[in-house]
Amino acid sequence: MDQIIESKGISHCSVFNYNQSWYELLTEDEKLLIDGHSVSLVFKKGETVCKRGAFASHIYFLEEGLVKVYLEERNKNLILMLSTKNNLLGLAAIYDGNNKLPYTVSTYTNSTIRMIDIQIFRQLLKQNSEFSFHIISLLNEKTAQIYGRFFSLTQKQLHGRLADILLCLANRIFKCNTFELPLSRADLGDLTGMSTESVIRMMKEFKDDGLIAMHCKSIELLDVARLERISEFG
Amino acid sequence: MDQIIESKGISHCSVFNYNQSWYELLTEDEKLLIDGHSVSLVFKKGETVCKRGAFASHIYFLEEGLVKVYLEERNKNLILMLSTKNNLLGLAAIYDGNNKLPYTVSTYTNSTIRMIDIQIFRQLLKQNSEFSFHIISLLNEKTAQIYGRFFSLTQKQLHGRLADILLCLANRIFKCNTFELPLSRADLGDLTGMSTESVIRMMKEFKDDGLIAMHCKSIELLDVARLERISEFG
DNA sequence: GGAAAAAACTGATCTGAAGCAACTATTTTT
DNA sequence: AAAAATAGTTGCTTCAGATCAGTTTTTTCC
Repeated sequence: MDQIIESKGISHCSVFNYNQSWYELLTEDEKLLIDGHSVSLVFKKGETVCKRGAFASHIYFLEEGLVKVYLEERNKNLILMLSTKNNLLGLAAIYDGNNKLPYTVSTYTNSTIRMIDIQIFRQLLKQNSEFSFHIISLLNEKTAQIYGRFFSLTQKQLHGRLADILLCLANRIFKCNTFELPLSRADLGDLTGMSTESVIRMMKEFKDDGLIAMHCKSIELLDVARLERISEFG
Repeated sequence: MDQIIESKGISHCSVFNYNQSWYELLTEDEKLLIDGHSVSLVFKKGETVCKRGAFASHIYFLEEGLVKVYLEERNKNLILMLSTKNNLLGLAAIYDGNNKLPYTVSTYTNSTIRMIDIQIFRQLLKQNSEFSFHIISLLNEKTAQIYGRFFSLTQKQLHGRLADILLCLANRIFKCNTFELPLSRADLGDLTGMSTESVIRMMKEFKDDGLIAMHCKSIELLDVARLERISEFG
């Protein structure tokens, strides 16, 4: 599936969903260390998990839920990616000098997040190279996706960007062509770099063209092939 | 310096220039391994070093020169970053499954590039965790910069984006407020996500406003403070 | 050193998409 | 259950910035 998307051009998807577990690469001792230095917390819908610019104290493992990872400045928002369960967040804060968070994370739905002490995490990275190699893989996979979105948002126009995000939601997040959208139109705007009004207009256009069906928050992709063509030609 | 830029908001710079050497983190044996499995090649101005989509066979270490790292599709180009000497390129290709290059690299000036066998590099990452931790730092620093550019290109308008790139060129690449630009106006367009004509118009406007001076390829920043304000308010 | 090609520039036109204002529907609050 | 607040929708207007078509300057290379 990924292969197919990949071969068509620059991937544009905004969600990251890696299955293989980093946890399994740890030794028993190391697992205990993580267990002993982490707590699992429940965040309510709409809560902020961490803020850009703050010192990073934890690595976040999303056990359940749906969150957005984004940049905010003045009234401008840019959603970098969405994340579903089984993802590590906050990895980007790990670097030699200051480890400040480069983005804000907040929840769309009630979410369970395991907060792992960042010092412990760093220590494990420094002592277990299989583990750190795997983290490098993770980071690179995320980066490749960001590149795709970067291209999408800067080089495509509204049709293409909306098609991109709809395909992404169906393929990557909900893994189904029919889904109940927990994001507002304004969030879709932040995700596609367009105004809320344009999101609405474009969605209506897609609906009128028979590409999608929608009733309020529920969306169904009717013509995936055509959406992919729109995504490709921008 | 970086601290100052950081504290003002989302960093927008497009060049990466890490000083601390990854090489020094290797053992003598490992250094020999790298030396024995790499060659240094000279690329002429304008040559392509590697293409997006190709299987990654090497990690590139830019010993001398200036290159662009970019995405191309149809006639649309997006420059992800510029890189000056002492930088590693192609790290993003390292991940577990397929290690295809996610971007194209080509030179602006004659450049000397050490090509390191990627299998050896992977091996070292897997056996030397101090080294791989350092590479994680590098990747994260690059990623933070990409985020800043992502924000700049999607949320700011032409003035802000051009100011961003001019400041970046002066601070990060040439480390001087007067420099001879080896990029064409079209490249500046690919870097700022604007048309060549708009680059020209905007530069003229900056010149008329006394922000910069320019004669052909030579550019001087006259009012850095005001450029920074323009960068900030987009 | 001169022709050809590429890059730089200019002005005029066109359009995609944002912004605004008003209105409706849906939640949330009390 | 009514009131308030938030989210969704629509039509109209405006404008930033692309595109086009043409001219000038600079660079390349026989």
